[in-house]
Amino acid sequence: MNTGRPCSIADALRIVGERWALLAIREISFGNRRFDEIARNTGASRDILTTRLRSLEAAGVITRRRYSDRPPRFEYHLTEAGRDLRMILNLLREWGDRWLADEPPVAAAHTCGHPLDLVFTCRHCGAEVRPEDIRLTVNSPDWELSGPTSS
Amino acid sequence: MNTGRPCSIADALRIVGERWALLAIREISFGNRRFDEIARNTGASRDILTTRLRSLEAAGVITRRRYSDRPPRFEYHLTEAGRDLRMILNLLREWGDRWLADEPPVAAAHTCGHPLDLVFTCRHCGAEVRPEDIRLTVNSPDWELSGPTSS
DNA sequence: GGCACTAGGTTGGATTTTCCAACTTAGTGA
DNA sequence: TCACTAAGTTGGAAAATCCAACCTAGTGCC
Repeated sequence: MNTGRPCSIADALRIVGERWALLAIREISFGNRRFDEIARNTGASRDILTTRLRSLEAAGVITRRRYSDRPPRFEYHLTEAGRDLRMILNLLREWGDRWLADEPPVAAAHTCGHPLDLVFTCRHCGAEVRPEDIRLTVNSPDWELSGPTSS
Repeated sequence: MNTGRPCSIADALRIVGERWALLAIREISFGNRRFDEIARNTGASRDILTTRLRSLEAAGVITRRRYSDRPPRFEYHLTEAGRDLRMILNLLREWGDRWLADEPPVAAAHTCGHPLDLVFTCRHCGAEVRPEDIRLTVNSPDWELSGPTSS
């Protein structure tokens, strides 16, 4: 059995690299924190949703909070790690809007009033960052690369 | 059967919302364009990889190009839509580095020389964009929302 | 008290996917 | 002829998914 190259992308995908996991996170970030809401709005079947929520909780991406003791009722919240996934969801939406949708089902706008159009910039030099401006330096020796090590 | 809310995130995930699909895209973006390289470096089993590559091709994310006629040999390339996914992969790496890795297996740096630290800015107003600065406007009527419609 | 209803799951069973190793096909190079 | 490569394909077992129905503990209504 081959495990692939050591890579944080692969590690991240082991946790959130699945449809229902990310859609559950989307719902929670929308403020729909309860099991039934998440199930209804994602379309995930309830048993699968249970296992996803449990594994996201185990991974530290969400927490399960009791908001009523009698009867016992729970809601799910994003942890800091979970909140840190929201931009990825926004990028997925931008990508879907750009390449898939006939007409985007949801319009996203910046609070400045303009339609959302994200640019990536370097925190240090302030310049726009494009994928080809990113250089990867490998710490482990077993990387196989055909081209220049950018991303 | 419930299909969940109409959403470009869900639409995008139908195409790339799976571990092996995104890891294959990662490899191709690294310049490893051949079947055996992709299989080896992702760890995907060859049959699954075949179905993923076919469906990514059908979705217009990659193309399959013959680079040798005799014997027949192929390589995979990213389309523009595929290249447009690379930032998502970089964000996944940042997320994994931040929340998962004891020590990131790969260091990413901007060509300016500093370690990669991405900021999202609005193309129009130039300000930094945080998830809570994004307002969603729903076109379809069947959205269920508990909180303010941000993302 | 009896009934309907809610939230947050579980359960059973059929169907799909995945995983893995072995095999195939068409060709090259020694 | 023999070994080897690239790009898959195949078979069979194991795991995951999907779906509807069920369960449990409680509330509100009459």
